[in-house]
Amino acid sequence: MILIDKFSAKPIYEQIVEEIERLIVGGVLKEKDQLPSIRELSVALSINPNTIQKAFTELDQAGIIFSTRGRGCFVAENAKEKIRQRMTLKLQVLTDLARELFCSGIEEEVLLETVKKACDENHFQKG
Amino acid sequence: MILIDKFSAKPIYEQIVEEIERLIVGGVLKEKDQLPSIRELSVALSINPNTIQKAFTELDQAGIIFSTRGRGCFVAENAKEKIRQRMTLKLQVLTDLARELFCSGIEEEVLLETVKKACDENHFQKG
Amino acid sequence: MILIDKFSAKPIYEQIVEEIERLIVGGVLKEKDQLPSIRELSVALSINPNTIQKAFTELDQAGIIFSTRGRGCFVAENAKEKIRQRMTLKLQVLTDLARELFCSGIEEEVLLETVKKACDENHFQKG
Amino acid sequence: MILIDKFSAKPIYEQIVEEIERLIVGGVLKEKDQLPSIRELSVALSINPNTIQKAFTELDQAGIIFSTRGRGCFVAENAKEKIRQRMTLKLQVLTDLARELFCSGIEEEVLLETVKKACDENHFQKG
DNA sequence: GTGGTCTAGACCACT
DNA sequence: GTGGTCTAGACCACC
Repeated sequence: MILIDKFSAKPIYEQIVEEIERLIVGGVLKEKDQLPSIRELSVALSINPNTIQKAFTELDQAGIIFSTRGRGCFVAENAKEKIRQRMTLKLQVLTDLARELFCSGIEEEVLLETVKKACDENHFQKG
Repeated sequence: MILIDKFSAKPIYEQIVEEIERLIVGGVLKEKDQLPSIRELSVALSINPNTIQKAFTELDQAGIIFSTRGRGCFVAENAKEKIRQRMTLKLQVLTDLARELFCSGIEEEVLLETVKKACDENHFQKG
Repeated sequence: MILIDKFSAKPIYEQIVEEIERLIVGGVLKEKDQLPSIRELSVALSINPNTIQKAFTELDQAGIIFSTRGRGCFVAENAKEKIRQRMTLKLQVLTDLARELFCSGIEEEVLLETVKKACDENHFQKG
Repeated sequence: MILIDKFSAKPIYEQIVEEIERLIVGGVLKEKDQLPSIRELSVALSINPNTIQKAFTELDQAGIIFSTRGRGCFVAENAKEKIRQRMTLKLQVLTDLARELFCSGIEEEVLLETVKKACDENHFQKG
């Protein structure tokens, strides 16, 4: 269910965070569902437990999951809402990137077309 | 002419690269124009010469400027074209970011609107 | 009679300890009264027997209950007094927390008001 | 300037966070001031760099400091305000603790007196 | 020199 | 079994 590219420039722990967010947004993981244990994921993905731990800690601090010692990790109540809030922050990154590209000579139409294509490729995932 | 934000998350050498690209695209620096020397920039911006060097090396490798030992650095002949090529590569980053945001529940319209706004804010800079 | 929040950050065994203390202080459980058996509680609360055991052990060591092999656990003679003693220890925790908040810029009035409100909300429970 | 008790029940990284917050609130560290480097602190406190890193990461995520690779860590612009916000969250902990103590038979007056004493002991630190 | 990521392995508290 | 903290040591990107 969780796919990690160990050679990506994106840190592994960040990929894990995003994969779990994706599973929650996609409805695969629902509120109060228990997540796979850190050790379990660690084995399944052949990734060091500390790295999984780091990802879970970030999700916990963001209020997307909550962890309890001895019991496990669970999807928090307003997880989807929290994820959307975090994403809204990332819109600023999109703004910055678009501005840079535009200022460097890429036409607005090209940018809009690029975004549209990115969305359409994944349209099936949203419904 | 070159503005650097030392507190930005973006690496300084990358900011320098982008600033110079901006000056070339904007026509301030034309083909075969000489760039300010590394020492000069280093003092003017109070930035470590190695950092400037790294930026120049990147521009050189991309074929946007060329360096001649002892005489300095100059804008390459097809600089603008080369810059556009590099930008096209960055479109892939835009694609990835847009896809992630879309998959996490941000509507396509919001994304397009964000890009459009980013472009319009800088419209005057392009003409 | 005993309510446990399995999703609370507070360890379950600690919740059990506090719930039993509450029942004793509130007079529901009187001196020499027999406590429900570990197995019984385990089933009723769907909690691991080891966890109940741990809570009982703690109460036993504090002299609040006493266990007799084969017959069960009973409220000790000076249970209420012992509970008050334990609580006094927790006042140190209150001191530390208050000090930290105060040193970080929260006004003394705000702290006092917070404590007062916490007490008043539960006033009915005390009488 | 930073004091750590390695035998405290409170995690080391959390102590570091609180010590730095204290230095900022106390005015010893001002906005945009550079913090001691991770390795430096690591040596000075004989604590593993990863532990310092964890503390800094938490402060960074909370917007109290910002870290940039190769340059160092700096106090963020609204650091004091951010710290106060975090403290306000901790008032909930105070509420919970006060309620528990009150429900277990500690008189409201004793609680208020305890808080007052904790504040007065540190009064000089605030002015 | 700086911070950031990752691995490996130990130990602890909780269920 | 679960999660949480800490150490040690490696490697990378940036200045």
